[in-house]
Amino acid sequence: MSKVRVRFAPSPTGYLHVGGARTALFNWLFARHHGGKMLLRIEDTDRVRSTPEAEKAIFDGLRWLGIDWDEEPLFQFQQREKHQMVVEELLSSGTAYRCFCDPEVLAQKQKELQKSGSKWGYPGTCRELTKDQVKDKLSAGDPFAVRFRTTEGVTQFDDIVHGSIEINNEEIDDFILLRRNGTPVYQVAVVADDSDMKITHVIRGDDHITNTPKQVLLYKALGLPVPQFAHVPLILGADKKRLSKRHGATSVTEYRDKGILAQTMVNFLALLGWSPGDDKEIMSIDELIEVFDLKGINVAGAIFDETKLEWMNGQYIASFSASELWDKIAPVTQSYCTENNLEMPERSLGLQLADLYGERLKYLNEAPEKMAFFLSDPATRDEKGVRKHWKEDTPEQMKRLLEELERTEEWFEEALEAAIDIVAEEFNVKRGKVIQPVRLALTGGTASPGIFAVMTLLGKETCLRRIGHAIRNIG
RNA sequence: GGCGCGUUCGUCUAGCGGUUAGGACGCCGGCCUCUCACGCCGGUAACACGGGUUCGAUUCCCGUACGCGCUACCA
Repeated sequence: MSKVRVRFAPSPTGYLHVGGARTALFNWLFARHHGGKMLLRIEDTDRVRSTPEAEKAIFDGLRWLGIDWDEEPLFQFQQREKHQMVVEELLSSGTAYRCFCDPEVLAQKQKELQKSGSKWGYPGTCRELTKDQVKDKLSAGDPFAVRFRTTEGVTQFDDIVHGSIEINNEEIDDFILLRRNGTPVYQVAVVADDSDMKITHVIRGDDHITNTPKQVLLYKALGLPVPQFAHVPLILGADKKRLSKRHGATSVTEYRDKGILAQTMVNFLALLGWSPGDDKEIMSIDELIEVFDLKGINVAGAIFDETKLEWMNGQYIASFSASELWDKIAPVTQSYCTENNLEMPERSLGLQLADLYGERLKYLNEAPEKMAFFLSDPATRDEKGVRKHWKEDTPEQMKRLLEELERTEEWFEEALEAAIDIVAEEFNVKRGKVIQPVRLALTGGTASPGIFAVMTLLGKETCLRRIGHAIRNIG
């Protein structure tokens, strides 16, 4: 295969959502797999909707995911003159013609035709104007658009994902190339730019399938080589409708802000609509690059399943070492502490916390809340838990435990275990009966890491204080 | 409406003419256990429908239904 060159071509009209991110990812994986180039093109020809903020958001999203690009991004609007020249070329070769029809009249006709159920198509009014007629209108200053002269026949192209796709040219209207205001239309821009950028493989969303024949027609009319196409299925919302900003098209950075890891996102997105063909699920970026193949792309749309994303994120979090994890959760912990006026834990404590919570987190951002009782005495207590675990004889047991703990000099797990066992034995109950009230006292809740680890990290003074406080305040 | 593309467990998917239709998430049991989480074991659950082709169709072809997409002088 000749040098692979692919491109991701977003319009900067909003953030980078998961659909766009996946398209970018597929392009990137393909390029990296083949040692080719990944290019970026900003399709900013819609001057009204394009914003620099959106542009930045897209760059940020890509960078976060680790999707890098080669060469300088191309800004489509800056290519405008080239696009106009392409139209000129088409005009002089006769594959395009000037259309002097009034767009409003045309729109009116279209409306009528559609209402009556017949097929709409440009009636061809200006298709066969003679040179003189054109010259007259031109010198009269009549405004015009430029249309492509679609001829009879069938347009066919091979899609790597879908196989051969063909469409009867009757279905392709004499589409506009250049608007009355002189600006070239999208179809012209893509073809010209893809050609300029020497794109070998156009990997983009399914929604472009019906545009492709028009583009193929343009490539041929211009005598340009037609690139390979791979139309990837759309990512769907829970309602199976195309993901849009109205429903569920979440920005990738929103996931980042919730505490989804970039590698989770990449791994998950890669598996949405693509499969390596085996049962592998957790795959590193390098592995993905290694095995990625356009042939593995699915044909049907895929629903974005957040539950599985959560699971996968949990898997990655659990695979981290304590120091890796702490590095990831320290920032959120820091802001949590600042917000709540708490002291930020030292790294040494942080590492121990990370160790405790590695297998208990689905999102990075859950960390501060889950670890909150390590940062300050619990302000509230789980009422249901109290009712369930704080019985009449509990205060008595707790008082005994307090005594045992007070005399515990060496504050480490085994010693604490022994202390609790002594009390359990005295009252002839299972150790769990003693532990749950302790957990309530120490953490305010009914779920936490192992109680001995919690006590060890909390330290003697804090444990005694909280248990004492619970005895005095519960029941 | 027209055209295009699609349709395997609830979800993501494997399958590429002969399989007890496999895996993963979820869910439900169980084990582990001081709770939670992890882990482990087990279970639930799918080839949209109808015709062909074939000795044999989830797999190939054609219809139907349904879904999605496109149908702009947006991209």
